Amino acid sequence: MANSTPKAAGTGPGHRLASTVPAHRGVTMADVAKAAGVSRTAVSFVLSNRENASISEETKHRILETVQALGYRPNAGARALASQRSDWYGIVTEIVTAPFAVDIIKGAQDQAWLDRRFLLIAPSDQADATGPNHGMEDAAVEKLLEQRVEGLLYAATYHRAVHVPKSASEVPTVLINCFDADGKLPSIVPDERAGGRVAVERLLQAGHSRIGVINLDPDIPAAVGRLEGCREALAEAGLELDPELVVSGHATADGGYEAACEILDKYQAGAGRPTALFCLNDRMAMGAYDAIKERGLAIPQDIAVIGFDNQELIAAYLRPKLTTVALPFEEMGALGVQTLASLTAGQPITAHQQMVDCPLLERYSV
Amino acid sequence: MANSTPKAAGTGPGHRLASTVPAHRGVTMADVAKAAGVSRTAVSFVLSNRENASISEETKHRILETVQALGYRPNAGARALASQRSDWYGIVTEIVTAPFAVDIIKGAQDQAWLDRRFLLIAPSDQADATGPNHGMEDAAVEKLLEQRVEGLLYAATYHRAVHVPKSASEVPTVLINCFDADGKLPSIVPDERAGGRVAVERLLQAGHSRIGVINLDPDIPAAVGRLEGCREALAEAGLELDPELVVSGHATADGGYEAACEILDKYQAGAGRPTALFCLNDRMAMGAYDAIKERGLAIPQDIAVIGFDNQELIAAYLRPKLTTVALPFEEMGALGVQTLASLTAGQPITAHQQMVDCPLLERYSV
DNA sequence: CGCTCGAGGTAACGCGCGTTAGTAACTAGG
DNA sequence: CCTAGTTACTAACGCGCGTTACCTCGAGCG
Repeated sequence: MANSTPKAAGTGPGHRLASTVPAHRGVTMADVAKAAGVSRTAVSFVLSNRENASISEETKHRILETVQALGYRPNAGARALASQRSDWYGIVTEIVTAPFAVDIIKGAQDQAWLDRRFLLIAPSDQADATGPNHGMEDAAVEKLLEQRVEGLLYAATYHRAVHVPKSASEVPTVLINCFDADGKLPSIVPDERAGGRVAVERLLQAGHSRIGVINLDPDIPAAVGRLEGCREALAEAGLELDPELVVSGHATADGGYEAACEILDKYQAGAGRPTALFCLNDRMAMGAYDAIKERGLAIPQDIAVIGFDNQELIAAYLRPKLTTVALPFEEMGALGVQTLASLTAGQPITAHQQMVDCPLLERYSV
Repeated sequence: MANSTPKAAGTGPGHRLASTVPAHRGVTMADVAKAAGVSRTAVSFVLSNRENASISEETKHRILETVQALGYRPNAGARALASQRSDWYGIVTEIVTAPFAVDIIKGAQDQAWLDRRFLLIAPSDQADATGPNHGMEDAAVEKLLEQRVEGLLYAATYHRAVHVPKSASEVPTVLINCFDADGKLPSIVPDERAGGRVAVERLLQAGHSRIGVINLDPDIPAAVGRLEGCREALAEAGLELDPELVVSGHATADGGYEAACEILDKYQAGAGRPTALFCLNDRMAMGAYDAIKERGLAIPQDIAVIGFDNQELIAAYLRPKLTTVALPFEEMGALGVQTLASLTAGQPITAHQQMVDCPLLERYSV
């Protein structure tokens, strides 16, 4: 045979924990070939379903049976090495456990699975008390590149501008729920404006014309977009947003509570008090619920509430369940993978920045 | 000083042809060797820091500089192929996006990162309406084995017995937050009993002696353990659990609301009505809050509430914030990886089933 | 009868790396 | 001068696979 020294491992096995190797270890294509009485090439051809290779039906059948019998399992690493393609994408995201990142990952994961690709998930920063830990983020990208990922996804937990490690540029990269300050990389973001619009349209449709807004930090993209959409919807109905009715608060339940108190206590019922509250996120809506209930008011009879984000644990468990606008995390994740697939295939992408719709989720608070 | 790569040298500045092929593509150890005027073996020895290999300090230095200059990055796949170890663990878990699974993944991820290992995450079943999709689960394990993971983690979203795909046995496997019916595989589960105990001890310590319990489905391990712990704590205080005060409900906010109503309306204040509620999960506590508030009672002044699970979005945002017992998901994930590391290293593991403490999280509802 | 052609394969190279078994030069000891 | 023992390396094999170039054999054809 070609291997003039098949016993090269003369030192013998067992130098390191070889004892515990699973029985399966070592069923290779060569084993299959020998057992089936054909060449390794033939096995490879059959398994990769080559068109122009001529293998008789009978041989093919025999090979496939042998594969089954021996329990052969291809070695993805070896295949990647030989074929120069890994079928892996990497995704790096701050704090893997953040409630939102998860849904992005899920969307991406599922889409990748459909495309028969693997998603390597790397934590970026650990969110030390000191703030983002960019050293770790760079290391994560580095590690992913060592795995020879064919593309990178970079996801943020809230919509904002980010700074992407520069080694990421060595491979196609798509940003999800964020965009890079330089505007170089393709990105996928929620259509905040349309989301704000649909929320307020819903309130208008329910007959509300005086709407209070519990705002986020006014500088972040989410607040800017949602508020803009809100204004648009009002404008179309011939209304204007009363600045008196817009209160910013800390993006928590407590912040929402305080903001709601401020709005509610500013006016008497019927004398300018809003009949609906648009809370720019669900956590604040949660606090607003308390403020409203404390005042003996009923949702939605006395005051309607609409949220944003669709944080399941909140929106679906508040009483009454919260009508809210959902952030399309899974869709963005899936679209990210699709975009990456186009890029790695060398196809042009449709748009530099893709916006994904934020659907309204009707529940019972309007 | 660690960031000593400002030059990105070699290719020269502004020479980025990033548009087509990543410039990096194809810098191999052989390239480094040639550029440094040494053999590939020498490079390998230096990079893997071999003890017994003798390379002069000067040569070593030159090699390392060349590595930097060329931007060499090891190819993890090739390394795995040659060294027969991948440094990968696989984790399969139902519904990656489930709020709990995430924390397990995070714990495992972080620990794996510390151990310089990679975690390949595979979705198991898609939770179709038809129930668990075991076909997909098997496929996931299969895919992971193709990647030659050295070990498998199998995580469930809630503590229960599971059925593990049999191909998983080809490689060391550790179960997290679940256990296999056959009792063959090592597992890591929360110590529900101790958790129930600590919760009730806290209530007793606050002076409550008549405690209502909002129970889960009485058959699941969580309910069994937590209730047992509850009884133990009461017994130590010379008390007994009044069966009248134990009400099972659906594991949702609505279920908790109804159960709380039942308990609260059964007695008059002071005439047997409990002064504290032990809710076996936070979602039900959320419903209980509403029931209590509806009756004009204050938490914790009139009625103390303690939960279980520490679902951040609920417990930390309820008003008042909920005192609860945390499920140690991250710890279990980390411990899973550690256990796996022992197993793959051939070391014996300490115990077949490891129980992890559920710490009490003091907030303001007791 | 000589030639081509296609069907049904196989030998052999290389992917990038870890690793073992050398080799060459230069002491140190006898 | 001869051997043994360093130090500083290098040649070459094999990991499991994709892939290209070849090879053999029988049928068809002018």
